[in-house]
Amino acid sequence: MEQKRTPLDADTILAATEEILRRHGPDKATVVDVARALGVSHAAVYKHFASKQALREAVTRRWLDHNRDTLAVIAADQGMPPARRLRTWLHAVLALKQTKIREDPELFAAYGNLAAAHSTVATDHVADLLGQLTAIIADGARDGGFHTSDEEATARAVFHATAKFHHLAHAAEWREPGIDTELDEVCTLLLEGLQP
Amino acid sequence: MEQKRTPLDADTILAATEEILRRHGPDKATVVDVARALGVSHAAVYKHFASKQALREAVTRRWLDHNRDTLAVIAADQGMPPARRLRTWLHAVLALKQTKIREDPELFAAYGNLAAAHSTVATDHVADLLGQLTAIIADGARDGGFHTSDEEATARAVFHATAKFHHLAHAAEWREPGIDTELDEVCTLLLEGLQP
DNA sequence: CAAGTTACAAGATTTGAAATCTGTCACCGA
DNA sequence: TCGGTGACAGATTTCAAATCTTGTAACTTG
Repeated sequence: MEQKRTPLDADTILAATEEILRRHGPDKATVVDVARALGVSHAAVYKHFASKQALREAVTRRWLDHNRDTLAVIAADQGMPPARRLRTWLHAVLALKQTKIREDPELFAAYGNLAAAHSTVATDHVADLLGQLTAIIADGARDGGFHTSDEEATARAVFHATAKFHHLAHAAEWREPGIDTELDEVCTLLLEGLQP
Repeated sequence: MEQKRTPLDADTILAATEEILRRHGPDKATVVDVARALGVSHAAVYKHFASKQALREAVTRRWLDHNRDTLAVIAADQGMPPARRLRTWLHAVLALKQTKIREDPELFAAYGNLAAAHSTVATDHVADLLGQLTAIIADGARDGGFHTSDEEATARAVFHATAKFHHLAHAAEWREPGIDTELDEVCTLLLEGLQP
């Protein structure tokens, strides 16, 4: 007779969802697909996630949280002067997304859909990044490397000025080979503007 | 009997195409629609324009050329110091697009489609704008208001740093009320970076 | 009662045939 | 020969019917 499989917890469902997303892409992946892969009825999935949207947000949040933690290490690295840290951090933001696009295009597309739908997963992530940027700028203001009257406003300005290198709308341009040089040029210009 | 209408020159066709685009939007507007509006067969339109794509490019080019000329006046205005001119010019670029989106959303969408398809109409326009930006920066470098070792590279950096305020991918964000303030903040940061 | 099931309504998506559109042709008239 | 025509093939779009998906509910079981 049927033996009970794994107890089916949220993490198991998330892993299966990632796999289905990778295989079918965000437009074709269904909750029924996920349930079938787990050998359960799709209603069982709804016991753990309120909606398909919630399931996708949970998958995306895992990746974004991982990114946030990776970047936080750079943002808090006191061994690097804030100017270099800012440059390194901005390059890392770009590099993380470039890697995901290359290695996991379907999952990245799912993230893009959420952002386009103004999901809080995306807006919260932006808030996280802005916080890290503010911390770097505050460090620079404290040690005299940067001049600024309002750290948050300056962080916002730097974030907006580098939109081309982190905003999803520009993802297609990140394939172009000159993109890193372009970011470098913008960084240099911005860092000169931040000098006291 | 049928009297000959207007001689049907390229400009007449372009005007009719604009009208059809405005009415139906870029996804539904057809060459047959344009011909019908002019009272001719659609083959007649193909005597003047090689393809539907060419027709749309011609319509869009008229608007972009008008924009270019408007902006050129600002870029060349020697009565304004380059720093203020740069800020004014960047605001004007944004304002022109905001106005078009508001007053002619379908025509703006047609422009967006061409840009997404990497039409030369779009890339040429970017080259025009970069040229104007380079001219402003060169003026500033000459009169000592700006410091730069490579005017073109600096112009590119400024252009990339303000992508959020002119790149079509961000058009949806231009409705937000804070957008002008955000551009101001970025301008201020960039102008400090350009100071000698 | 937590975790699962089957059954089902409402709505979205796919499908496939019919209609329309694009681009080209040979031809026409001034 | 320039500017126009109707007819045409192949690609694209449309639209209604069929199917699949989502989300809920009433029910089962350890």
